[in-house]
Amino acid sequence: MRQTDPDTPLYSIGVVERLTGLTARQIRYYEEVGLLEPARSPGNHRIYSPREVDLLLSIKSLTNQGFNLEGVRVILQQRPTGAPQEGGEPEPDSRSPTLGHPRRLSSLYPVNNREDLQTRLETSLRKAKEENV
DNA sequence: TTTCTAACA
DNA sequence: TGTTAGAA
Repeated sequence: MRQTDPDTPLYSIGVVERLTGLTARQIRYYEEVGLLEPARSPGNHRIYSPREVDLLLSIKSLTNQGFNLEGVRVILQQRPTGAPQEGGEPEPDSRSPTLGHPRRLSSLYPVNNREDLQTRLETSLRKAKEENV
């Protein structure tokens, strides 16, 4: 009965502010630069789905690690959120969050240690995910 | 009260 | 990014 669909729009921007620790200004700005596109209520208010909250947490994690929004965009394009990929994939390990394949983003990475970066990102994402449950 | 858009510091 | 103005 409980709605578990991660794509169902459920939260107002105010709720998302508390859930993510981001300001409404930041949340709207990330939308402006094309990082996400939340649903809208009849009154034009933004409504965020659990998946978008998760995405926002990923963005927060990445920016906190020194990525600018352009870098965040590139990374998220490689692997958005754990969205169900069309094609009929059974679902191996929905555990693995975002960043799965580091690539040659030399100038985008503020550090040389990609593995460490990836590890830190996955750790924070896993935590956020567990808390979100 | 909360959120929206637009715009300025 | 913060913050404000005026409108839903």
